[in-house]
Amino acid sequence: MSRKPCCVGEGLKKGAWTTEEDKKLISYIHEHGEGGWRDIPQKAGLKRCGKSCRLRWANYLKPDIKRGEFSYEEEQIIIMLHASRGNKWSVIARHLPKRTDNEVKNYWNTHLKKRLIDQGIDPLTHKPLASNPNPATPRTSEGQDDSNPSNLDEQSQSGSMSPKSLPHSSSSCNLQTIINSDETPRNNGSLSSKKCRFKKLSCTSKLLNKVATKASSIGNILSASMEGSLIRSTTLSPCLNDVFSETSQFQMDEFDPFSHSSEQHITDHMKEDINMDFDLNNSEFDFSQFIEQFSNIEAEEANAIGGYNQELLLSDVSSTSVYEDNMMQNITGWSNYLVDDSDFPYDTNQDFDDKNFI
DNA sequence: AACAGTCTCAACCGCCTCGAG
DNA sequence: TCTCGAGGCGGTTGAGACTGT
Repeated sequence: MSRKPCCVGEGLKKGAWTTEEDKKLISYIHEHGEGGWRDIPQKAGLKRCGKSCRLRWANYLKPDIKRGEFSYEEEQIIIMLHASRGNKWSVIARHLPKRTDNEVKNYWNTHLKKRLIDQGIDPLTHKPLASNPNPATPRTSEGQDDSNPSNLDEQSQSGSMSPKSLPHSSSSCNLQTIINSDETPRNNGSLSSKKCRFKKLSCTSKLLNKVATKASSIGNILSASMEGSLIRSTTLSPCLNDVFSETSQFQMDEFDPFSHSSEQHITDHMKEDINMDFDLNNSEFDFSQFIEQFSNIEAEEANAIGGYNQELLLSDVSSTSVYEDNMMQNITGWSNYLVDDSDFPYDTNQDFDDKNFI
């Protein structure tokens, strides 16, 4: 049983929009607002189908759409979120102010996907390709590949920290439980569901505290080690993301600093919990600041909870050298370390509840 | 200058979800 | 509970721009 197309034949125009058509659509929407797309073409005097009008408006004409080059931080966010969510372009776009899902999708397909492949990373799994002909090389802060053939030669010599030497991970914790909580119905407004949601948020925050703290610490060390930073490496992000963004994605999805709609939600449930002081109306949002705060504040809270000793971790990590050349192995190991079951303060086999936390 | 191959991205297509009746 | 339509979403297409020969 197939649905009838929303617009069939009827002399409707297709293809590129003309300036005149754009003007008509903008003028109509300014006057009458969005919505009722089916009727808009007729009322606005356009020979287009409503769906086409909606897409044209949403992806191109809307006044608060940012176009052009993606910043490095935006790229990192796309890669991070794609690693954990896959091709959920609308979800990814929600974390990029003024970017549309279509633009994010296009940018991924035309730029980021190719770059990851060039770096020997599977853009689907965000893991090193099986036949990795070109070991991942981090992009420099200037946005250019910093390929250095000599690194390849050194790679075999620099493996001072193989994954085996890293803290062993049993990695059986079911992070998917948290992740899937994001998949709850949108109209989740009942009292009980709100209570449930709050509990999940609280638990997620605590979990995130832990992971963010570790990620932050590791990032600092890697920064010193490779003259970069945690988020300045496209080779680092995908792997580390397997853990970091999985655990943070629920909170990222719930806490959208760029969405007015989520502002109320933050006020109600999350401000005390994560204590992030973002300017929700700031159109020139600083992604670096976002990520930095995201890690640092969570780290502070983790310490406040008392279930985790950052200094101990730092001493552990500092005692081990991290080389750029064997980074893939290192990061894989650290990723495992991040979800080491033995360090988790709750029973992952049970439903999330505060009582499961130490 | 002309042509072919490649890249980019706006736009389209078809399916899915959700709310209204 | 079912049907229907609007809107949302992800995959795909193709026209135009760009690049190499």
